[in-house]
Amino acid sequence: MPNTSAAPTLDDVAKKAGVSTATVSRCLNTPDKVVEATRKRVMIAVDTLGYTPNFAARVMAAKRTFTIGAIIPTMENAIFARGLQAFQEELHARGYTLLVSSSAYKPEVEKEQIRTLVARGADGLLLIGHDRDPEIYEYLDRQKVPALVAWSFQSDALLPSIGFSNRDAMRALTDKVIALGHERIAMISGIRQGNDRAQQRFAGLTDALTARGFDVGALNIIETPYEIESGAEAFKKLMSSASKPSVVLCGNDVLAVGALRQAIDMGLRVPKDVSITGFDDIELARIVTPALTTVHVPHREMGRKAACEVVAMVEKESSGQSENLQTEIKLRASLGPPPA
Amino acid sequence: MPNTSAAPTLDDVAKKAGVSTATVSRCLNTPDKVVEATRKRVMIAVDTLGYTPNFAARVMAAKRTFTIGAIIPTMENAIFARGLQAFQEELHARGYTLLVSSSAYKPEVEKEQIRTLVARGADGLLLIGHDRDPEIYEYLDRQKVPALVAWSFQSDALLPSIGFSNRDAMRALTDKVIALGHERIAMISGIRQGNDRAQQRFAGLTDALTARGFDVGALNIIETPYEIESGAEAFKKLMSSASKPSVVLCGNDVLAVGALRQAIDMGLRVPKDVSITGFDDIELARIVTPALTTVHVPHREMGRKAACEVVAMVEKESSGQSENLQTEIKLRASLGPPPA
DNA sequence: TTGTCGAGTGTAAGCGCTTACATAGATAAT
DNA sequence: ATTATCTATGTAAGCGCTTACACTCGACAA
Repeated sequence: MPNTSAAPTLDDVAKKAGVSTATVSRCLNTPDKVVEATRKRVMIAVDTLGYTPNFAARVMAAKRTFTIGAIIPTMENAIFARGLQAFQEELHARGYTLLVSSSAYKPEVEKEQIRTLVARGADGLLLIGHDRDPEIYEYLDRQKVPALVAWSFQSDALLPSIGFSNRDAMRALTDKVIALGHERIAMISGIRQGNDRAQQRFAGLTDALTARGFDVGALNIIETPYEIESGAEAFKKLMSSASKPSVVLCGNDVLAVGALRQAIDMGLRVPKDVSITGFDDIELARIVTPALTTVHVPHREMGRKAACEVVAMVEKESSGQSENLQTEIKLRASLGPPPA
Repeated sequence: MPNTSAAPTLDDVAKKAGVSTATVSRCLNTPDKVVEATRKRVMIAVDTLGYTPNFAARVMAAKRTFTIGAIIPTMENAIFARGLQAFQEELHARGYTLLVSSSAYKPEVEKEQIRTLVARGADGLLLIGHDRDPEIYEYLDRQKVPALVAWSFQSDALLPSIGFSNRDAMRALTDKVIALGHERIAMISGIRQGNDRAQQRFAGLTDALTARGFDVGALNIIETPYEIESGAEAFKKLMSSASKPSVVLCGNDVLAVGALRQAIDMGLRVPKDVSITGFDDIELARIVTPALTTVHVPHREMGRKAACEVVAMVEKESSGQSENLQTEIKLRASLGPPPA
């Protein structure tokens, strides 16, 4: 009895066209291996039946999904949105689909997501940052799923990366700050545990400080989640400490915007009374008043290149080419000389 | 020969634990059907082997994907991010995975995305808004894929919806504006074509106007894409028109932020010279100076409830329960009385 | 004529799971 | 003691596709 109520299968098409399932499959995947007349007959059967190949069955048999998985720390703020959008566009142009999930900056969640994506047959993975349980790398290796890291460049890491040096960028920014005459420097950092971007940004700051002979031990630093509210609170705390800073460097724009907001609420003039800087150059940075001095990251370029590289790793079984992209310091109104 | 190089399969686990594949499967899917001792033995085998079930195989055998697809207009700004995050979290808690794609506010793109997601075996779909080609509804019906609408509530629509009344909310906001004494009212709307949220927000505005005896025909309205730049440009145009408005109601916060930015750049004081309002209450609304008067939408609640409902539709084959969530007007500094 | 070859097609073996059904042993009911 | 009833587990049949391999047949060379 022909399959009527459910979705038509390859078999139904084959019967209708009077050929074998193999021929139908070939018509769909490698049309040039089938002679014109047959192909036409098959295509008519496909159309009249309204046949759509079953994705899961195809995946099982072909062992390819044309799917790339990406796990980002969060969708909630715009930090990753632009890069991911570019990543997706490039992937789409190459016939791949993107599967996104977010880990909320939680290593265990990320671990689980990685497993889920691999189980779903992701042909390759995009991960953010290098710092994670080595077990994960073993797992990826065992499963033979190529993975690429973005938003962080590290030449000696286990996984290839398309990113930038968070450390160098932060150091350069700090140098600028110091050059303006600031001496009472504080930082609001993201949680560094399990987050190499945060670690590296902090390291860049201390690099600069050390190079100029500052006492790093005396540095006032608050570690807090990447949220506007947290940034605001941290700023409040910093400004009520004994050695009020003349500048607060923030781990990212989200924290900086929170700090800025709080400064305004406290009646402080930025940058006259206190300077604030961010990192990432998300849209927000230009919207706030005063506009945020920050580090511009080439998000779109990074996303696009990462897509190219992941696909290369999947298709050519290349082990992956790392690339260090250039960041740029965007000097805007939120940074000025220290108060006299 | 045991399977060594490739990823471990159910079979490998079964052999290792000395049970049948059926038992392993049961341990994973219905643990209570397996006796404690056996389950423990199996779980150890799973762990030592680092076994992860193969998604495609599971889908094929079970005819379920445990995947919900969502198509949102855009990832680029934060409008949908929070709701989607909550949606994803709830889905995850219930063992489902979320597949997201964005349509860039283009109906044809959305149509194609829907087909793609269905072909990939999405068990259910989340769509934004009600206004789309009826053909799509027929298709969904034929394929027997349940779909739910969010970000818009309409009791008489073809699809159930978890959302709020864009019309009522906008009307309430407009009432407040009028109550403050504003008479020269303008609007910057998103593109209404194919976007019922935009249509309803506009309708809410005219409702209020009509009720107070305003001449709706004379209303100055500009329709433009939901982007900061567009909002800025539209605002510029409005302020250079003959009848300069005393208040500009924007279709969403993104447009409003653009308008606000432009106002400041033009040297206008908000709300002293002109008032501006938004819609959505995204984070941005509280960050800008002055903070934006806007309509608060319970994004997280909406996302969470939508997830529950979609899952119910999928699992219980319920036809879907609509829910109208309450919005709330957030009065902030950007709205004041008209200039004297 | 015979043999070779290649193009076009068919056959059938999986891919890794779930699950209906079969089976065995234990327990309860008669 | 016997039978009915459960419970825990095993057996094996697919799910819908791809693809290695086998086969057929006409073109062409020897």
